Amino acid sequence: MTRSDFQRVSAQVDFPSLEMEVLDLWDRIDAFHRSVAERPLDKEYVFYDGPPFANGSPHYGHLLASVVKDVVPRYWTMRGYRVERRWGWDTHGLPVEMEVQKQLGLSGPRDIEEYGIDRFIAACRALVDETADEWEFIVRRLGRWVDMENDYRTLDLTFMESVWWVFKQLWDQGRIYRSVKVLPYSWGATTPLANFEANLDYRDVEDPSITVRLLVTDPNGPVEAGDYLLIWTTTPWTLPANLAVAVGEDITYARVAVDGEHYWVAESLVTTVFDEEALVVATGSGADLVGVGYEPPFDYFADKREAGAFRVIPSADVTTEEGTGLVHMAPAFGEADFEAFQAVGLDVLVDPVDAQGNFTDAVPDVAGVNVKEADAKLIELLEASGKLVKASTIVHSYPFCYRTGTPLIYKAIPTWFVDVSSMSDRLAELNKGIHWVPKYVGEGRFGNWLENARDWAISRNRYWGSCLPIWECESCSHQLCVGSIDELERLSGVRPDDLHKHVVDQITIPCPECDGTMKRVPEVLDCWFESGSMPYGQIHYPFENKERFEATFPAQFISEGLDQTRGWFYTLHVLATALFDRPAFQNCVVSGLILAEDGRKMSKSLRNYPDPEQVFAEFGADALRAYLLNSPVLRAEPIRFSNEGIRHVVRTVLLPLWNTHSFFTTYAVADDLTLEDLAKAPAPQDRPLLDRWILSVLQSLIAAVNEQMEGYYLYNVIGPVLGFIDDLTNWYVRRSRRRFWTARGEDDEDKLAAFATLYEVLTTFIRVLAPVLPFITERLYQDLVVRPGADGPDSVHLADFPTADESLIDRDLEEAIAVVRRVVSAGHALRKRHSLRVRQPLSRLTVITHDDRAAAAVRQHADLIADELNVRAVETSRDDAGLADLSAKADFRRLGPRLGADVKACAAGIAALGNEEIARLLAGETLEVAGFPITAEDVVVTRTPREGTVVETDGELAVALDTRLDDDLIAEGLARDVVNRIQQVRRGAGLDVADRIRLRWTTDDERLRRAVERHRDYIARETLATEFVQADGLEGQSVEVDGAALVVAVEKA
RNA sequence: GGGCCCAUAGCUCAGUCCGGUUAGAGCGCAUCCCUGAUAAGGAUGAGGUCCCUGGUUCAAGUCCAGGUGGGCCCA
Repeated sequence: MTRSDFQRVSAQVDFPSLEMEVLDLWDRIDAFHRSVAERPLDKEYVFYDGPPFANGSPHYGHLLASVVKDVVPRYWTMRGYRVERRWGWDTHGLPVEMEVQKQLGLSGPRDIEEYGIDRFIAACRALVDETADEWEFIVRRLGRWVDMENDYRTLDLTFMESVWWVFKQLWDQGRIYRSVKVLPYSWGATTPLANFEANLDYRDVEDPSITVRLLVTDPNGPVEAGDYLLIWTTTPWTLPANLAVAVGEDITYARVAVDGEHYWVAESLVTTVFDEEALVVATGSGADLVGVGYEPPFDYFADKREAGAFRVIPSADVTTEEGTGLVHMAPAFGEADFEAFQAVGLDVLVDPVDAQGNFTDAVPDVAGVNVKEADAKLIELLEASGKLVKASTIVHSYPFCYRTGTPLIYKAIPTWFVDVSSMSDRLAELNKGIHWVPKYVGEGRFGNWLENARDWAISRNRYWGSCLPIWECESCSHQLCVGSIDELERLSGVRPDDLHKHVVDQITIPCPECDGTMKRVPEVLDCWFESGSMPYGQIHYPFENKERFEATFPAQFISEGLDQTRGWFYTLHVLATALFDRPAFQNCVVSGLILAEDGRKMSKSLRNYPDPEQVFAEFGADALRAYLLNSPVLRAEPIRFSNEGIRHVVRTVLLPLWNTHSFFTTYAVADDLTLEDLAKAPAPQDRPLLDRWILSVLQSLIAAVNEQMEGYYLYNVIGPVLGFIDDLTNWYVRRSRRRFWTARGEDDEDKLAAFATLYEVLTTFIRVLAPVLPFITERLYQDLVVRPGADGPDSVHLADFPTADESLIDRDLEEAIAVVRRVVSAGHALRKRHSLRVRQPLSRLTVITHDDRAAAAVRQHADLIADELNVRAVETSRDDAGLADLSAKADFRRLGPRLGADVKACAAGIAALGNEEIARLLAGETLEVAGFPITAEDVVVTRTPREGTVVETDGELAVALDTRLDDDLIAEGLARDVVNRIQQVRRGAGLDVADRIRLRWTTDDERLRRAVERHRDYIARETLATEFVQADGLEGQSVEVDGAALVVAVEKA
């Protein structure tokens, strides 16, 4: 039984099951709750959770967001801050309504109102509740610590009341107004649709394609009275609402003479529009045509001429790709039309179509007729009036209502807006105080958007959402805005316990201006309005938590995907600017899009990506987290998600770390090492060089990681960590291995220094990694640090994040070891190139360099190099002694600025220098090259091995091996081979690393026999043989050593 | 159509802010080493019109302009 304080940990590991155990541990010790509660109340770090939609399953985009939203708060928690993390649910919105409609078989507002708005809203609420469990499972499995009990939901009464308060602030500022917006509209469902809904069902259909001539009544520029403007449309039903004709100001138009009449069309379309030979008699730019008045296709709204209708206006959207280059404008039925009117300040609009898609009495010829069915009659009328020039049909792609299958039209819908454009300067100004990662998102994408901010359409003609708190008088149209439940009760006498549509629509208010009744306007709020209100809504500000809010606004950190630039980031910023003249967040990490491995979007139907649960089961959450962090996705660029990438993280980060852990515990147990022993180790500055080196490298890493984390450059964290793992495993542990298995009493101080160093490195390193890899670090922490009854935190996540201890950083030492590793690498290359196996000792290695610091480093660490490369002596020399050729190249960085254009001639001269001249430069002489004085500083010298020498070069370094062998060296080489073979036999016999053996051997090869006898003590020591007997005629295992046969028999002592 | 971003080895990506003449890493591939971390580890090697065109400069993967292809958001 070991008396060590450590338990041996197997090198084999199953990360997913390790993680499940850690999850249970966290539950057991209430780790998350305590990680918040144990930090001081007066040192808060504020994080806002961007609410995900509460319907639908979590996908990798959510997982990515969750990783970022976990790593950063964990980091700041360990830095000593109190970081509350409240989960947010975005519960309202169209996607939920659509899902419920599908489940209930309802196809739009008419159905919903028949079904009952109260029942519909209840169904939406039920759906939202359903999805919570799935989220909870996956968020927990990912290791994200977030408080889902103390969550906030946009459907909560308190949240909705705060939304009203926010709205009322804007109302009182005069920022809310009602106008119209042209939206895709389904007369089948009698509702406007969202843009993405309008894209759901495009069909190829045959529609009319007509060209109409409009008589010019008010000439201008080259356009004469009596000329005709030619327009083209595929929607004749919009012609009664025509109010203008648009031209492109930079487009050239032609006046074409046909049959004695004159027509205006875009010059480039003349041959397309007129089949016969057309005669162009004049041209003019679009700008020349602006202002021309004309006779409208129908005269139903002739009175609108006084308001500025029936004139040619400019529009940037006009193209000459189809039609005539003159575009018929019906602002009620086209978004571009409407905007063109706004752009020229033309405030006139007619909409003779009712909610069912039928013409109103305003157009008596087709009153009551559906717009699409009215086309034929309208074309007839045009023909009768002589305005129709051409009529045919066209097959094109046209949107249909994905619910009712009726054609969609665009239609002006009364809509509520927030005036944002007037505050765009302030938005841009405040944005400058926000730290965006990556920077360009804030400056470019977001900044540009703010500078051209347009007014925000905030109303939706739907049901499941916060209601606009505006009441309007049925008789005098007086409006008032309600900012709280109290206020509503005061005004109406009713105190609702729910603010959803089915409740508040029943509440009326007596009009203060007349004796009429005020009713709430029917719209609900865009759910982005609620997202942007979350800083206030989540704590029911200002009705509660006034002080709390002031202490925690704005957030220090938020994070979402790039698609939120114009979503959540924007609405948070607009509302905070309008309400508080401050940004809502100080640091924002923006992530990119996760694509499938094939570079396409992840798609359920294509099945081109692995199920998250499978990834957790195969690799675990730590691997997924590190993979995502180390990818371009945190620079807001797209990532191609691949299992290979995750596997790579397991191999380069998790396994080496685990192997080191296993290595430490294996030898700690073998040595009966206790924490008391570790306390007796020499102080760090008194330890051997290698220990001081890795401790220095560790502190440098800590400094680097803190710098990156403080700047929110998460993508720069894994890189340095990988470098450290390489230093630790491939140099420190490998070079120190023997020190760990020194027997007690032999060199206790050195051994304890090694154990203590590795222990300190591991226990510090896991704290550096804890925010990124919360599971494996916790497991190591439990194994290495937590002891029953001991002081200190009982989870790594309750511990403090390390800060760099400058006193342990020795940059000279780090540089020296870097030189050593270069020399060793060159030495290995040399052995390989000349087939000199490492087990064969050589007498001497010479490092040739003129760099005194490098030479000093080599001399200082000669033992290390000698051992690593298995040479008896390591020397340095400044003398190339015919081993290598020197060549020099101009150092352009120095010479370029000094010589300017002459640098070329000088560089050529330098390149032509010979060995002898370069040697003189290196010796300190100044040479004149192409008329310029040149010193060793001005050139870069490289060495090339000369033919026939055993030399390897690395820039200005050269490494030479003396390859002469004598009997002594050969015998030692054989002895090392023998050790190697016996170790293989030991392993084959399944012996443990610490088992002692009885060893018998024999060989017929005289040379080998002598070598073994000569080095018997060494071989016995290396193989832990307590008996070492030559036994002639031995029946054992035969192994091959340098061509000879050695027979050995091994048994456990 | 507009804004932003991306394009470097067979693949995934650094390097571009701040220009310097031999452009790096990992994966994969090939050859080999080690064997007291071993279902691990390591070394070496092959592999590049730095998307194209033009410009600035003594010097461009890097800066500028224009294009091509792709992505995201908006229309």
